[in-house]
Amino acid sequence: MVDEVTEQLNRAFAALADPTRRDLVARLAGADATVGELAQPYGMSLQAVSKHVKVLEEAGLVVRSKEAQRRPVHLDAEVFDLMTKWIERYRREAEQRYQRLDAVLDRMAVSEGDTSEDQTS
Amino acid sequence: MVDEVTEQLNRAFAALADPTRRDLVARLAGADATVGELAQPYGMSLQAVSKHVKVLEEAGLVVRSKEAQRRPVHLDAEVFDLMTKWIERYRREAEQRYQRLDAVLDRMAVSEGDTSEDQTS
DNA sequence: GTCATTGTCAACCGTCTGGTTGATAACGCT
DNA sequence: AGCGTTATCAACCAGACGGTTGACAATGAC
Repeated sequence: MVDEVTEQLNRAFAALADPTRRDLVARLAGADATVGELAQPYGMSLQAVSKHVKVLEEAGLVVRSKEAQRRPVHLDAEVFDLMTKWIERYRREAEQRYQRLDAVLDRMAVSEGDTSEDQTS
Repeated sequence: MVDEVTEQLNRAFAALADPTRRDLVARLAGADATVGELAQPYGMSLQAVSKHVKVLEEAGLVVRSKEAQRRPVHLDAEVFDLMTKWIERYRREAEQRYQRLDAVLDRMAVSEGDTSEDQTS
């Protein structure tokens, strides 16, 4: 295995990059639904929606429970955690760095007359 | 315009679906860097990395300031907010619904002796 | 001016993606 | 058993994606 979390994130971000799939997620957040119900509002074949659901499923964002010939689709929020944690981590780092930059600029303002060029960092 | 936020999210999620680009973001969270510096660790041409940076830029995740012939790349955390807000909204909805389901199951457990089959919901 | 450095642009290539249509499977109903 | 409903599978297609190589633009250094 190359890295399970990496592949999970690949699939999850890719899944949510499609607006139709984000809309599916949005609707499934409100209530479970069958593929047929989900397909209703879009000008798109049932097969296309079925494929979208499959992508969401492989990304772990959704589970399908087999119930007769219907397969109600249910949103599984767990992978969302993984995504928000990844995003938040780097957002926070970047913000902290931004604030450190502010501090540096403040210090530079104090020792303003320093025109030597030897700090390459 | 079809919907600016939608397109923004399309680009942002798609950008982060690639592990190389997530790694770029991770490194840029620590410090700004030039395309050349960024390209170092990967077994990949400079042009390929340049393309990745371009994708990140068009997703609004990164800005490039022109400074001589170098173009230091800087992480812009703002779009991250949009993504986390989107994710968190539906995660929360789904969780609330999950808890309502629990409540329903509790009520069903109370009226347990009811063996009539007519509630189809 | 000439040269080295840094990076982008353009064309190409194989693969993945998002859609289509047609056939088929699985189940409930009568 | 036969039919209708629900959904998946398979083949196909156009376009996007991630990489390559080669040419070129822009700037700093000599």
